[in-house]
Amino acid sequence: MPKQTFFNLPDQKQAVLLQAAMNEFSRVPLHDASIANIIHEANVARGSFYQYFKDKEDVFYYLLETHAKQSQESLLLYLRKYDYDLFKAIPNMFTWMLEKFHERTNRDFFKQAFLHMNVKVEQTFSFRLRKEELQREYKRLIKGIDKTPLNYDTLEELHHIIELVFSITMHNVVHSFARDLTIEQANHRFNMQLSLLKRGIFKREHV
Amino acid sequence: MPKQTFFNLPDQKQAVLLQAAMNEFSRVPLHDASIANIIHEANVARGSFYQYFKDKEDVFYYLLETHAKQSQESLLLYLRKYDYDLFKAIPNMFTWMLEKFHERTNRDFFKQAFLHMNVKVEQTFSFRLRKEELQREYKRLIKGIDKTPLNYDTLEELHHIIELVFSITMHNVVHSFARDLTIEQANHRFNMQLSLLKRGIFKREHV
DNA sequence: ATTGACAAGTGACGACGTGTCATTTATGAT
DNA sequence: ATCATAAATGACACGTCGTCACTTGTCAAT
Repeated sequence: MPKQTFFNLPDQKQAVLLQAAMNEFSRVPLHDASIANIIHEANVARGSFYQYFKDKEDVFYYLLETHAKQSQESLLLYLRKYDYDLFKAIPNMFTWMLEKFHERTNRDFFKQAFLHMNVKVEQTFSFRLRKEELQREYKRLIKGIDKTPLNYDTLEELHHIIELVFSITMHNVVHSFARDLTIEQANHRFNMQLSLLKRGIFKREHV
Repeated sequence: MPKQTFFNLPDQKQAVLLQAAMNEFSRVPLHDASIANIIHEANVARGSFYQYFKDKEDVFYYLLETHAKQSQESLLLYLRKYDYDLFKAIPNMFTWMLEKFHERTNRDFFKQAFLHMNVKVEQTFSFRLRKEELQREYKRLIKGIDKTPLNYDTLEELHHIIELVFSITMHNVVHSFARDLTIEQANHRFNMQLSLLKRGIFKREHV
């Protein structure tokens, strides 16, 4: 999280800083990004950068979290729209994410982020976080969704169902960048995998 | 891939170099690893390192590939043992990997590798590679496995089934490190997710 | 045993990157 | 107008990377 000093800045200057960071993170992966480039483009001194952020990870994950939150909100939106049917909401969220991530201004940033994804990046995008705030979100999700179509016995199995769905979703987002898929191709893949998951990959008599 | 110069070295010296690299990569993630530490421990000059390897990524992925190949071989082994039943072989491979990755001498190395995993690390461990050699392996796998229990119509669906299985496998390996699970806990999680995938997460009448 | 050609080994060096800190400048309350 | 506090600054110490001109080792041919 950026320091208070950053949030005290006039909005205009905040925006310039974030845009400069975004540009740099769009150019190269996080570890190769250079603070020198960011401060040069934003026209601030090196020392100032460290007044605002702990380091480059700080501003990177701040940018990422902003987008992650929007993705989660889009899920909640679609859930409400489709009577809490998770499997109607999820493909809609997936498309929403793809469209957002592939926008001209975002594309390279997300490409760098996802192709050099690590556990922390993944968790930023997932509901499964230790932070109490998101734990609450997760519990609300579990409580809210329509469970009638789901095939599970224990609560533990339900958790695993959710985890499977989200992990397949993220995997497909990453894949869309790794293989440079069009939104249509990515949707096709994702829906196929989701329907395989729904109906099961084993014939009835073999389970 | 290391340069020929490296392979011309006496085995002893190769081993010392690789061990030094392994130690450094066990200490910190790839990007923070320092060549200085490696050459210091291995007692070679800086210039020598660059005679042997293109850069630190070179030696890192060489180490990783060595282990990845062994994992793939263990899968083939179990396939043969269980009459090419993929779903008997896969959980065995999973346990085999866990045991190997959690060995004292390997644990930290794999932890760093998996917690800072990117697409390249993942692909190193997956059959889905562009390299012809492994494409061949993948085709042999597709051809070899017993498909009688599997519930699919098109070849495309079969590919997705395989992809789902491998992606869930890798996800669980990473998870075992991210959450510091015991081998038993990780096996439990994995088997549960696999059986959910097999039988499907939707009730029959809702698919 | 000597030569000579090629392969391997070396470490100093330039370029660049990070995070800090003493100092300067701005701000806002009294 | 004064002063305390917050913000801004850029030079600096330290570390890392990859290169290159040079030295050392190896081995086949004479």
